[in-house]
Amino acid sequence: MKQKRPSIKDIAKALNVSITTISFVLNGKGEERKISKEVIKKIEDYAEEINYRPNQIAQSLRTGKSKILVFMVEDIGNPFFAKIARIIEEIAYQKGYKVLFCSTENNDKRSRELITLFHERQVDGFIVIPSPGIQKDIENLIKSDVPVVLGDRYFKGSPMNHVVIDNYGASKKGTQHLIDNGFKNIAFISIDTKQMQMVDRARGYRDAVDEAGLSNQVLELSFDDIRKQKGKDSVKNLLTQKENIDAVFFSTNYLTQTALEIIKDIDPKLIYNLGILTFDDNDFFKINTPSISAVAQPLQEMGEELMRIMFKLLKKSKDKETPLMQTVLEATLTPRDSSRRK
Amino acid sequence: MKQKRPSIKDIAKALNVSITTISFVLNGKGEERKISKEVIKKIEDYAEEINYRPNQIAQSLRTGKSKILVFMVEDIGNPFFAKIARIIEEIAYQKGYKVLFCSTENNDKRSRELITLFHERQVDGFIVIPSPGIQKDIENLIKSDVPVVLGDRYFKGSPMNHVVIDNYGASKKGTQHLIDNGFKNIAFISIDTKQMQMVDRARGYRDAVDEAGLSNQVLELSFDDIRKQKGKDSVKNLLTQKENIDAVFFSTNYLTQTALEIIKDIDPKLIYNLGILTFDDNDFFKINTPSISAVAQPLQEMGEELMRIMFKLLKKSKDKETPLMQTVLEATLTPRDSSRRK
DNA sequence: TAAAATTAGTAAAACGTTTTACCATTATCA
DNA sequence: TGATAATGGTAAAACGTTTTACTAATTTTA
Repeated sequence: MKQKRPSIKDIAKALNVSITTISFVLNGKGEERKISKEVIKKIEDYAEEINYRPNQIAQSLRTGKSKILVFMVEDIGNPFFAKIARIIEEIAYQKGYKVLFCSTENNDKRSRELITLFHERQVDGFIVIPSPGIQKDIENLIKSDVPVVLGDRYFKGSPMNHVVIDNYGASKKGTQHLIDNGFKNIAFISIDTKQMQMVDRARGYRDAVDEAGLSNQVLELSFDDIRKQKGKDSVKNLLTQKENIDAVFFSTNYLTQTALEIIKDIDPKLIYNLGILTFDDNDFFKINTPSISAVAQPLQEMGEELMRIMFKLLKKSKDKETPLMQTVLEATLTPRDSSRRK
Repeated sequence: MKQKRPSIKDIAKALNVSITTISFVLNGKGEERKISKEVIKKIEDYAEEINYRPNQIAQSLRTGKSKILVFMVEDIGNPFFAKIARIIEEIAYQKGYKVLFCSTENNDKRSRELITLFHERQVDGFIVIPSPGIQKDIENLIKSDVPVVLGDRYFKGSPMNHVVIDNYGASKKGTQHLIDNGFKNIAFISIDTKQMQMVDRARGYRDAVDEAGLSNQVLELSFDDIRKQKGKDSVKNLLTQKENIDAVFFSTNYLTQTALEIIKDIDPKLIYNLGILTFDDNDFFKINTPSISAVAQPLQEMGEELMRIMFKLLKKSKDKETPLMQTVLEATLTPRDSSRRK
C-alpha cells in the first residue's frame, strides 16, 4: 500500500498551525517573521519526525526555479568531457543542484533542440561546450536571463562568461617542446573548424615553427570524416607520402586515438620513429607504448571555475548586471617517451 | 524585456474558449470529448502560431510524472558506462524522456542518497548499476511502484528486472581461449566483492582452469585500493614473485588499466612475455602495444534492452502486475595480440 | 410531445508550494 | 486615554496544468 508523502498541509493539520507559518519556518524565515520560538521548535521537530521533504516540483512551479543545471558537451563518452562532468556533478550536488548531461555531437541542430528542450523545462543554468554555429541561440538564452557559462571554447566578438585555457600558449609551448627535442619537420593534425580553441592551437603551432625557422605542415580533417576511411586515408598519406615528417602534434585526444590506430595499421614499428605529442591527457596515453606526451588541460580547475561562475550567476539579483566573467587557465606539458628524440 | 511564455490561459483569452477545452484538444482528446472540428482546428492553429509549449513543471505537479529517468552508474568517467549512457540517452530522447546521469562510486551511502534525492524529485524511472549493499533500498523503491531496471549485475535471491551478460560463460570462454593458446599458469585478477558479476566471472575462470587440469591463482583487490599503492603492490607481487605465471585475465577494464601501468613500471618488456586478457573492451585496448585481447560486452544491445524494459514498465497500468523481465546477453571474445602464445 | 440521450462544451478543484496582504491582540507612547 | 506600533500569526492568491463533474442546448426516441 503506497502511502503518499507528507505535505505541508499534513503538518498543518497535525499541529493546528497555518500552512503559511510552516512555510516560513521551514524556509528559515521564522525569526524574521516573528514566529514564536515554541512554534518554530514544534514545527521543526515534527517535520524532522515525519521526515518531511518539500515537493520540489511544486517549489519549482511556484518559484520558477528547478535546481537543475545542464552540462552540454560534445560527447559524454569522451574521457575529457566525462572527467569534467564528474567534477561538475560533485560540486553541484554539494550545493543542492543536480546536473543533466547531454551530448551534442558538435552538431548545431541537435544543440539547438537541446537548448530549447531544457529551456522549456526551466533548468536554472547552462554550462555549454558550444558547437560552432549556435552563437545566436546562446545569445538569446542569455537575453532571456538564463545563466550561461561556456567551456573549452568561446565565440569571437561575442562577450560571454567562459572558462578556457590559453590554447595559443599551450600549443606554442608544446610545439617548442618538440623543437627543443630536435624534431625538424613537425606536422600539426587538427580539425577543420573555425572554432576558437582549434584556431588558436593552430596559430600557436605555426608561430612556434616559424620562429624556429622550420616549415609547417598542417592537416585539417573534418569532424565527420575522422572515424571514416576518408579521414584515415588523409592521415596515412601525410605520414607515408611526406617521408620527411619526424613528429606530429595532434590538436585533440580523439585525433590522437584515431592516428595511433592508423599508425599501428601502417606499420607497428613506425611509432618508434615518430615524435608524438597530443592535446588532452588521459590514462591510456600514459600506458601506451611508447607513452604519449601530452598537453594536459587542468580538468579540476576548469570544473571548479565553471561552477564558481555559474553560482555567481545563479545568485545575482535580476536587475543588477553582473560583470563579464572570463577565466583563462594554463595547460601543463607532460613529456613522456613519445616526444623524445629518436 | 523578458516576456513570459504563453500559457493555456493566454490561449483561452485570445480564442475565447475555456482552458479545459484547450487542454483536451492539445492532449489529443478533442475527438473523444466531442469538441467540434472547427474549434479543434482553431486551437491547434493558434497554439502552433504562438509556438505554445506546455509548462512541464506544471504538468509534472499535476500528473506526478516528470519525464525524467535517472541512470546511476559506478563512474560516468569509465568508458564502459559512458558509452552505455550515450546509447540510453539517445533512445530516451526519442521518446521524449530526459536522462540524468550520476556516479555512485560503488558506494552504498552515496547510492542511497542519490536514490532518495531522485525519488523525491519524482523521476519516472531508475536504471541502476547497483552498488553491493543497496538491495533493500531498491526493493523499497520497487515497492513504492517506481520502475527500476538493474544493469550489469543483480542481487541473488531478489527477483528484479535486469539486463546482464552471461558472465560465467564469458569468463569461461575467455579463460578457455588463453588455455587454447597454450598458457599454463593463468592468474585471475579481480575485485574483492560479493557482487554477482564478479563472482560469476571468477567461477567461470575457476571451472575452465579446473577442467583443463591447471591450477588457479586468484588475486582479489579492494575497490578502494586499486588506485592506491597497496593495490599496485599486490599486483606487482603476483607478477614478480610467482614467476611461473604466464598469463593474466582481468575481470574489469580499470583493473587492466592499472595493471598495464604497473607492468610498464616493473619492466616495459614484461608485457611481451605475458598473456593478457581483459573484460570490457575499449578503443585503447585496440591501440595498445601489444593490442589487448578482450571479452567485449555488447553495449548497444545492453542499452537497448535496458530501455525496452524501462518503457514496458513506464507503460504498465498501476494495478496490473508486469512479469519479471530479465535479459541475459552474450559477450564476444575479441582476440588480439596480447593473448597469442609468446 | 415528453423523456432520454447526445453534443459541445465549461467551472472549478486539485497538485504542493511561496508570498502578499491582511488581522486580531497586546504593548508602548505622548 | 486614545493613537501607534509591535507581536504572532493567518487567508487566500498564484504558479500552469489535468480532470471530474456539471450544464445548456439540441436531437432522438417511444
